[in-house]
Amino acid sequence: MQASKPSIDAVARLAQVSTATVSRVLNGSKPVAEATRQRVQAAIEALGFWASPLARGLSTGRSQMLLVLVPHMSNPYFAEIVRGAAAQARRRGYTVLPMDLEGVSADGDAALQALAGTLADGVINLMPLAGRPAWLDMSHHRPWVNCSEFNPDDGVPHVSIDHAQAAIDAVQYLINRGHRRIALVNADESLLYARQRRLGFETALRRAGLSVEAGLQVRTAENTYADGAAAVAALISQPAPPTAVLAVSDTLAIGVIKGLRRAGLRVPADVAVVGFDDVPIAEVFEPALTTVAQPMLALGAAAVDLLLARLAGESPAHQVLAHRLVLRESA
Amino acid sequence: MQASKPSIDAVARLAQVSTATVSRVLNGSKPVAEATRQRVQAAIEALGFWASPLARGLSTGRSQMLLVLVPHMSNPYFAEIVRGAAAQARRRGYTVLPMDLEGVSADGDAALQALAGTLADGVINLMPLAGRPAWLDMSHHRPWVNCSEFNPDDGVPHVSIDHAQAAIDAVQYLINRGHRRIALVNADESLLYARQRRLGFETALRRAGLSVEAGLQVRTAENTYADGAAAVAALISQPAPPTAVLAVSDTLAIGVIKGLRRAGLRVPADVAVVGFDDVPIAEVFEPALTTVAQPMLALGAAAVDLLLARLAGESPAHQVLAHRLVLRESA
DNA sequence: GACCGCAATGTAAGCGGTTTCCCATTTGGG
DNA sequence: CCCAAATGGGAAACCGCTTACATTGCGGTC
Repeated sequence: MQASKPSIDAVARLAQVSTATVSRVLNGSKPVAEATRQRVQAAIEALGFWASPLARGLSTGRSQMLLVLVPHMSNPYFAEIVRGAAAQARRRGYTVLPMDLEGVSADGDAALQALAGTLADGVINLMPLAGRPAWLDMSHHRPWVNCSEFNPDDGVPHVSIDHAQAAIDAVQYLINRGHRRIALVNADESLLYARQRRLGFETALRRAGLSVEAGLQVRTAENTYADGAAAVAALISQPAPPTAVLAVSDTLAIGVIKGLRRAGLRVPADVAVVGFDDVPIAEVFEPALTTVAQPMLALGAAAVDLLLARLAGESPAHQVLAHRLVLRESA
Repeated sequence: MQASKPSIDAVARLAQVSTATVSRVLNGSKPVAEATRQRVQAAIEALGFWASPLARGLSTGRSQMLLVLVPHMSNPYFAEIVRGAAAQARRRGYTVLPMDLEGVSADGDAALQALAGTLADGVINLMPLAGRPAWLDMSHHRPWVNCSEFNPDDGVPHVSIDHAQAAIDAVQYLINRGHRRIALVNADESLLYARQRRLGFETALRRAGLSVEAGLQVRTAENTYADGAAAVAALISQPAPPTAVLAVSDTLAIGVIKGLRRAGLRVPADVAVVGFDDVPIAEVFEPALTTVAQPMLALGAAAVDLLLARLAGESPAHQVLAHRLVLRESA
């Protein structure tokens, strides 16, 4: 029952070869005579042997694993990115370790540091950069890339959409539909995407000759339905309330819709709402969300490719993936 | 820039002690004189040293990591369980490695086998047991536990709710509200919970003197909005259509609601709908879902405790957590 | 028939920690 | 004071693999 895991020595002994030979048939690192190979294979199967990733990793210096730093696992936006990354990694012979850093000060987390330090060959960071652990910047860190969030100045490769342009497209659409008073329900502006989307938002307004009013912008503390709903109060108490609102996530958008309804307003008849991301619930919610779709699966996959390129010694460029305005019922 | 990671030898040399001593201050495995400890600590910080989990794991035979086999990472039900497990594991000094097995034949996945085999100290399985990889049953596997899904006969400890009773409670509630024709939108019955909930469903009907009609049961292939919506067709084409439906997940329930609406029926006025799980969207969707809440976070945490108990050599019993019928608008 | 080259395999040195002995000091007790 | 016990710390084996280097055996050359 609790027989200990067979080691490579056991296999070698059974097949009457050296451990070196076993290792060779395992990895095909050097040719092995066909007869020998078969003998070894037979032994491997007889014993149910598989190599320890620990020992192999220690010996080779690479673990074929990629760590993914996830701010919040049950946020479907991140979950989808992780899925995309996992699938792509698997295709390339790697395994992804997603780590939910919710409520963890990444800075002091020893386990995390250790994993990123030697367990993983590289790191894909989805965390807001403000919370980026200091040790990631140490001289002997693993290569890493940013996905979604990034800092344009730090030279770390990243993959993301063009947040500013995405916001422009959304606002442009609302303007085309005749809206003149458009509000922005944004996230905390310590997040780059929040700053960029506000920039896009304001750019689009100006281009249309509309004024930018501080009263029509609200920043939420968290990306939750509740915060989205709460943002509505500030908006409708304005002397001239908005007829449309752009929320920087579908979660916030749904919250906003809830808030508007509670205030007796109809969506989209009284107020149009546009979200961001296009998570699965967006098309099912009623009204179905008009939203700026991000290619989450592709973002995850691209992040993996970028990281593997870095591991291969290349200096890959940033990658900007296309967003897409998905028109549904809410606007 | 690419200075190689400092090893324990470097620390030992700098602090003028042996690696053994460094190891001791690292783990507190043996007392070390205060003066020495400080010298070593200083060296550790000066070098930015941290121990390699690979080397440590190889040496000690334990990695302080727990593998979680996840059927589908972006299903919020699983995501929440993973969150609960991650938080609890962290409290106990462990790290959780969630692995998205979507579209992977776990059976043949070498990486997975290796991870479960030696990288992780134990395995928490959320996968349907029909798809359980054969190697998990090998004589030298790691200890594992099931969470949510389980097989009552295989002797593997598990944590879950009482699915049958949960279904009984839901149906009972509908009966109390005057419903007599109640439908079940179930999952594939290769899943234990699906069988158990059907059992509960039928038990509740019989207890109330109602007949069990095959025409009021439909099994969906996948846990998606689309499949939920598709299930409606079969139901409303019955000679005597149901006035209430119990769906075995919130996802299916929302799909059912969509399907009913498309057919021109109102929820809950024409048909009441009860879901299962109480994922975050349940209370936000309109109508807000009446649903059987599962304590996802607690399930994850309990699974960790169960596994750690096994690792400690105990033989912990199964654990049945409480469900809770959450009354909202859809029924 | 001695010699060379190459293919197949073995030997053993790491990889970076932990841990078991074991030795050298102190310390405390009689 | 002397001896035993306790304490602190070092040497080296070991965890399970990979791989550089060494060795062997064989066919072919001259």
